Amino acid sequence: MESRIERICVEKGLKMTGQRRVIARVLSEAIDHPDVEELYRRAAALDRRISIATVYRTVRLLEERGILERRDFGGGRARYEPTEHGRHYHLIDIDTGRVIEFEDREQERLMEQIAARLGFEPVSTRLEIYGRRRGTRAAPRPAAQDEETQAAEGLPR
Amino acid sequence: MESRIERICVEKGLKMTGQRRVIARVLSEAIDHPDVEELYRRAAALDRRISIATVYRTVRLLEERGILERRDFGGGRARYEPTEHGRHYHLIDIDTGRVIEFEDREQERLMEQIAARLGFEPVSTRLEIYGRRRGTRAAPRPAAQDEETQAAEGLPR
DNA sequence: ATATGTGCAAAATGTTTGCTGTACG
DNA sequence: CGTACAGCAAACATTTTGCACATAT
Repeated sequence: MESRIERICVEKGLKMTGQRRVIARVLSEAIDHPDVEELYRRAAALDRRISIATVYRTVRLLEERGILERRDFGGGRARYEPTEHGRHYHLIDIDTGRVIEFEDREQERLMEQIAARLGFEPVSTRLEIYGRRRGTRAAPRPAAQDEETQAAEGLPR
Repeated sequence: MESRIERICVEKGLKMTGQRRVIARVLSEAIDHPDVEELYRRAAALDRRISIATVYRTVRLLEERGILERRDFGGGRARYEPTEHGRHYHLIDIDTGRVIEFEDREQERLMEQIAARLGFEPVSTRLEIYGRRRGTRAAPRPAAQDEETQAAEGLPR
């Protein structure tokens, strides 16, 4: 069956190989913000004949085509999510690495206004709040290695 | 003479070596958002006895102490600027890599409100608008290599 | 059929670290 | 003086790439 991202790829005239189909499916089903390593892990679980180089090449291609957006929440690895034209932003819990998404029309309006004032046309925007859960003492981070990948699971979208 | 950042370091009880003094001075005088490589170049121009490892160690230390903030505007390298407690945000010209700073009390207020609504205390925030100068055709990027470093010079602060 | 994509392993980046000698407080 | 820092080069982590082969259109 054709995944949402695969459909978009086809519409944009991309050549769909088996590997790309699998990666597109993984991306379509992701509710978090996986990094390339994680995408590779999920894709390889569905089809072993996928190399990490292909994942890198594919996300780069899809980003160039505007299908994906690259995010960087710190931690050295790029993370990806499907482009959504109703924009949403991120709040990152600095103690756990958990990422919470939110929307805000007001922010969006303000950003457009600011860009216009400076003579620019906004193409994409980033708004991130790094914060601590209310009433939490400044705490040592719990996990470490894949804290950001793992912590972002099962979040409301 | 003691640079602004050096003074802050001393206040925070950091041991000031010759190298740190030079790096602090370079940072104090920077009006752009240099990456580590660029900081190293500027520091080495003042005093040859500085290694890039020291620059990395120093910016990391200063970031941990809240004296510097790390930014990532894409392009794979971390960039640094002195922490300013009156927050400011960035608009990045996607055609040239130029970075324009701006402030907006309204945005700040909104972000605090949103964090509060989600039960969080904001610790730091990022707001970036990637945009294109009005009336510019989607253009191929001009330079390439150090476009971001070089383009950010001479901007209003 | 042909242009494009893929795997693999090697290279290129950007950043961190172990070790030994040096210098600040 | 002792502890923390600096230089160097090697180690690391992530991402990109050259080349020969495979595959979609």
